[in-house]
Amino acid sequence: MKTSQKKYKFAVIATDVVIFTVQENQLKILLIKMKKHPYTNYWAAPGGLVKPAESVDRAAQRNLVEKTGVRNVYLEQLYTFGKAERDPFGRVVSVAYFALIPSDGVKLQTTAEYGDVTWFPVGKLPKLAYDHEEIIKYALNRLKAKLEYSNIVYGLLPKEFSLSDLQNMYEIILGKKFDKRNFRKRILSLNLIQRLRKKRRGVANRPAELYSFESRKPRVVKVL
Amino acid sequence: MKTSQKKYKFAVIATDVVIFTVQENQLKILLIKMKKHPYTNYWAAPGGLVKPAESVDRAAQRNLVEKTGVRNVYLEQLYTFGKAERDPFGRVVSVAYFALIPSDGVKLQTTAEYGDVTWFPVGKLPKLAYDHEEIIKYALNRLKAKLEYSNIVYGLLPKEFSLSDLQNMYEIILGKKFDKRNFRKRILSLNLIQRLRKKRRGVANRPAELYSFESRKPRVVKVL
DNA sequence: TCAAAAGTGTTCGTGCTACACCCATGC
DNA sequence: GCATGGGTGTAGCACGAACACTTTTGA
Repeated sequence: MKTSQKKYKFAVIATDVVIFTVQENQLKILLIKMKKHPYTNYWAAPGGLVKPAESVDRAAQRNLVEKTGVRNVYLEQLYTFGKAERDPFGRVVSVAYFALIPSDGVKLQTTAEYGDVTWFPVGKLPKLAYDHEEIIKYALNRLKAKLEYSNIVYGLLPKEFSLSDLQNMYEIILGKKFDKRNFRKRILSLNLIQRLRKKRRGVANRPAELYSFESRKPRVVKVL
Repeated sequence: MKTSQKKYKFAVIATDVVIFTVQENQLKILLIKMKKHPYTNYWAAPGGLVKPAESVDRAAQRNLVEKTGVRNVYLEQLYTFGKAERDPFGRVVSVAYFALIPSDGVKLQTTAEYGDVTWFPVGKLPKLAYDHEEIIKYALNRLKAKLEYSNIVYGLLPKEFSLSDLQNMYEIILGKKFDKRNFRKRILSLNLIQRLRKKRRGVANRPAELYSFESRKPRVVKVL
């Protein structure tokens, strides 16, 4: 190790990922129960240190895969939290990310298996470790803002979905209702989604037309 | 130094600040000429390592003060650049910030003194070191976006300014013209600025009414 | 009196909002 | 046939866009 490195090496870099999904008409976040004092039985967004040869983005991805087993989901850097005293174990700077997981599950490996990895509705979060309350608030705001001016809802929806499903996502996350006819006109005029000419079967009501996203790449569009 | 720290200590944290100002009807960025190989005579946004007991935000502030002598200017975290190979000298993760300096100068200490610290118009940037081209592009996009939905122009304007000064800022940075009457109506309807009932004297034309910002705190507002 | 920038209203079109009823299916 | 969510059109209004001339000053 070179002197110049030794001289300045004092902060460790970690990533924390705020993982969102929608289940049972609620927006939820995946949290892990901590064991280490002083945060025993506090909960935290999954996180981990960045490895020597690994980019920060890649560390966040790895972190996500290790905790949930999901790949290829929406993942975006959020903000870097760098207060000197944010971690009682030492100087840790956290690069926070947020991830979106489709509401049809993509079967998470760890979810049901361990009691210490659980989805919490954003309205009923437990005691949070570190500055994770701040990080989660930040993530929520970003998510809400991005729904309005981008197409990233695709990250929360399954491949095929109805216009009502889509509208529901917006209503659940933004916490307000929209007029059905106006909402549909808006969305369809943006050319973000395409009709599949397929209907959802097996429901005790008129079957919904199914749609899919033209592209599952992030794009800025004024949606609302 | 504890073992757990030793084990993971491999990346150094730095901050880089993209400093904007408007001079001579051009948007400019402050850059520093580098000496170290392999970037001899390349230019870089001012940066520096984060000290042990210092928050990342504070490091960015310090960095800004040391390079320009200005305090209390608009400073916002931009994004964290964490590719493993971004710095040939070692593993350095950079938390990038951008700063806005009022167009009336706030007399920068270092600007004219050293030939190796210079304002460059964003359209005519020199060879840039590291990934600073990417960082600056990112900063530019953020700045443009934020002009549209926040009041942060205040960071670029002096305490007192005319509506034409304000419109000019928008035109210079966004690179398009606005209709004078519509622009004024828009701005005035937002209640972001107040008339000072004072006019600018000493110009060979009709003197402009002067205004100031109601508040110089960042606020999200749809401006355009 | 001239040059230069400041200041000021109205018209037109369009895009957002509000609103209620019929339809298709499974049970 | 009934309960459940799916699907559809229009009218009014508010807001954004386009547009040209008069005013005030210093030189």
